[in-house]
Amino acid sequence: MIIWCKWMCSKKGTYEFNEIEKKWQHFWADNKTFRSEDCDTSRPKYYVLDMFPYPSGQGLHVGHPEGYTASDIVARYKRMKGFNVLHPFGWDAFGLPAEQYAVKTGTSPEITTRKNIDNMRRQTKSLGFSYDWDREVSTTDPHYYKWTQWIFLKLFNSYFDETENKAKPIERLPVPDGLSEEERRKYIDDNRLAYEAEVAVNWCPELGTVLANEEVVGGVSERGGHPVIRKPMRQWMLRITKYAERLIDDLAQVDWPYSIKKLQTDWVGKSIGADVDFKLTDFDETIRVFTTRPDTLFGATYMVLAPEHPLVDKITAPDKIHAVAEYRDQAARKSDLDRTDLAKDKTGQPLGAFAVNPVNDEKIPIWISDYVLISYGTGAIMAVPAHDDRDFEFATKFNLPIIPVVEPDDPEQAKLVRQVEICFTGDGKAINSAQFDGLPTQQFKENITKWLAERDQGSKSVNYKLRDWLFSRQRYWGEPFPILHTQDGRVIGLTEDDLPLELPHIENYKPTGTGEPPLANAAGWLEVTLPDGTKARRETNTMPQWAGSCWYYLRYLDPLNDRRAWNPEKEKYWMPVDLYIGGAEHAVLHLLYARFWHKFLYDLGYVTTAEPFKKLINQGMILGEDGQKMSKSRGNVINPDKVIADYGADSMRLYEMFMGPLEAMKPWSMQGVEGVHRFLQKLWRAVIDEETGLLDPAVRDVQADEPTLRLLNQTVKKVGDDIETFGFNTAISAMMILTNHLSRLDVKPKSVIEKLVLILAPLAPHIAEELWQRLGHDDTLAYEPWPAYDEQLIKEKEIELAVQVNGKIKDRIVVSADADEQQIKAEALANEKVAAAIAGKEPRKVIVIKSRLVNIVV
RNA sequence: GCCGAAGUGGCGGAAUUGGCAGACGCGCGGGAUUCAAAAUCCCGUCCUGGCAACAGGGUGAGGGUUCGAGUCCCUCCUUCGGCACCA
Repeated sequence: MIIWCKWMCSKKGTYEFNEIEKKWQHFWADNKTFRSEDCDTSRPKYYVLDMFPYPSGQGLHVGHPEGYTASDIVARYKRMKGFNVLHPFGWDAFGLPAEQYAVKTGTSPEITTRKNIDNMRRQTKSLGFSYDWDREVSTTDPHYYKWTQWIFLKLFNSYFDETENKAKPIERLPVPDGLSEEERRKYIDDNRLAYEAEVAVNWCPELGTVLANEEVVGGVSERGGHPVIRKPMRQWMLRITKYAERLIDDLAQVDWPYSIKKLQTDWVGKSIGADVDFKLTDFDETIRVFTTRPDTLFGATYMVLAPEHPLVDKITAPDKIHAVAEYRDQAARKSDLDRTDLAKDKTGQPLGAFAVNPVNDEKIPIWISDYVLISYGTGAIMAVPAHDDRDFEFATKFNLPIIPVVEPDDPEQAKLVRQVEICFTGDGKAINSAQFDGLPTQQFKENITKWLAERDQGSKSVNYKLRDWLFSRQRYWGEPFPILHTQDGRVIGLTEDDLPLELPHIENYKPTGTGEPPLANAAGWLEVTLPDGTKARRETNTMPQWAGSCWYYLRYLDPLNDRRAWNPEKEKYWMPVDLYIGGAEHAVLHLLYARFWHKFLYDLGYVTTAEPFKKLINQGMILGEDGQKMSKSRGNVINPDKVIADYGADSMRLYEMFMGPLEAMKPWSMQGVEGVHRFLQKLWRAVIDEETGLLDPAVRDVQADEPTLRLLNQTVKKVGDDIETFGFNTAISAMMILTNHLSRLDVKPKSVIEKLVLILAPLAPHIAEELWQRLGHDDTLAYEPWPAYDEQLIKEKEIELAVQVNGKIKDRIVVSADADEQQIKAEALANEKVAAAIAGKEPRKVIVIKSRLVNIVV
């Protein structure tokens, strides 16, 4: 027993990953190994950014390190390639969970947040990422949100110049002459990029706050799944719609996955069409509609207004007033849930009023229905039931006339369209359209738009699905608006000197339930005395969580600057972000908002690039071992702390990269972790004598043999190429192959081992540093040049080719690498098995693909 | 319903982008080492038939283009993600 123990203890050279990892993490921190040098023009720069996390009480889950490891590999690789790398980290720390916890327990969100950040920072550091921790930021830090408020003030103090298609300071807004002071103020306020409006919002009674459209999923809140109703309220809005065109166009400048670009394009939702004016028969009024199909005007048999349309009150016939009022009432009470999930059936009411179709002077009835939205286009449509599914359904239900005006090319379909059997929404040729008959759809659209314009009854028009950004929340734990409401009803912004406007400490975090935010309870904070002695009240809404994450990548450039949000020199040096890695769940929300702010800052000259993120990669979700989404209730959550304790950070990092393609969704496997851990063990034993802890005697300063040298050069090339293309799983597999080869050699050339250690370093940095040191190097390998490979050494001397007869493999031949086609052909035809397969027939064709195969066709 | 991505061994996944399908890892089977086990090392492992050499089949299904298709084209099925009265 004692002897056995002695024997165990004498093995002092085993792979002690826990000790090694701690040692190097301290080394990196103490030496500030990964500090980035601002404005170092002697090296090319590279900015690698992770989507910063919300510091939740659950801590890190295994999904976080996936993206972080990928970006860290690129950061470390680029350093070795001679780049000046900026790789920062921080916390998106405002948010609902800390506030809900505060409501429940009375613990200040500040305390909860600090605790959670400390824990998650510890976890993040335990993975050995090469962040420049001196640049750490938190959105909840007043030194940070001072500048979030500053950007908001810039928005508040800017307007959008339509002719130049860019934002400008509000002082330069041309204000019409002859306005009263009151009117002048209103005009200016109406042009600000941050403005107040009374809007029908998504009110969530359970959460006591409004939500952005994007935060409502299927009629319930995205977080928590609580019911959401529509309610008119005073809210802060940002004019993101002014940037709709640029948000679509500039996607051409960035290297993002096609699917994300598509998602954003669809979200902005550009439609080109025409506005058309319909005169009413009994009133001196016109109804303007937006349509993408002006070519179907002759088929417009009725009109529909949104229930909220302002003209409804005025034009409803006396005998319809009661029914219409009731309908509008019902529509107003409908929640989003009712409108989406349950409203499959069309409803509506006729107003008893009529309009005139401008193309044929037909008198057509006007209805209201909630299938027309007040918030899109003009809130009114012309209905062409023959060529629009929704109008078709409505007309069928209420027995309204259906006139086909577009004939499809397919004769079968054309017949059905003419007989009003089906609704056809595609392109075709015009029918029942007077002098326009026979025109193809596209042509007709142009002609009729011109025709309408000449008669002053319409014009070309573009609409977007994108709405202005609802920017206020009735919460405590968010950035306070730097805004004052005066007694005489003016809204004024604080000056830059007044920033930051800090969140006051309060006792009661509960929303009041009426929509009055918690900050309304902060007595000493709420009231302000202005220089002229009058009183003003602070804005009690706070900003949404997206605010802080809209610009954090800029603050990393200059995180300690107290005089400016960032130094322009540093911005010019570091921007744009070269690589941005994060989850696909932010495809429309965060990425669209951040691009909007960036473009705004670009217009004002604070940043020098039109787009913030050059290349974007989305990491896929990691599922539980059962292939299900990880969740506490399923009990399939993998705790990273435990994985690191059992196998080490290097194994954790390596496994997450080895699982499969970065973008793919893939299930966790503990046995898979063990697999990559065995690989590291094997490498360790190939270099270190486990008995002595010294370099293995087999590792010697000798020239590598040809196969080893070839494999080494192939591996160096492959790992480099794979890192450049984010194929980390195949890079690891290549290093496994080289390690397997080396472990079988009796004498291991030191130079080969060293290069393997260097190319492993970005992926498994701790073991690499340790081996590098034990191989006799004093300094960190973080800035060692990436090994070069020799193209000549990669080439095989002899190549095995498959020989096919009629596409079926019959045998394999080995030829010299420089054999020409004739030689290969002769060799192939001389082969016994090939001869047997040909059976004396004359080859019709012989296809030789060098270094691949030979195919003989008979 | 519309849009997007993807379907390859028992499992995670490779395949120079039209050229030997299944690299690498897991799991499994056999062997070496050991008193025994763990660890490690070696051999095998797509399916079917055969002791074997070998033969045949095989990348969700069906069709097509090609000397040659996991890869390109058409139709369909399944899974995942997004949008969902946006005129």
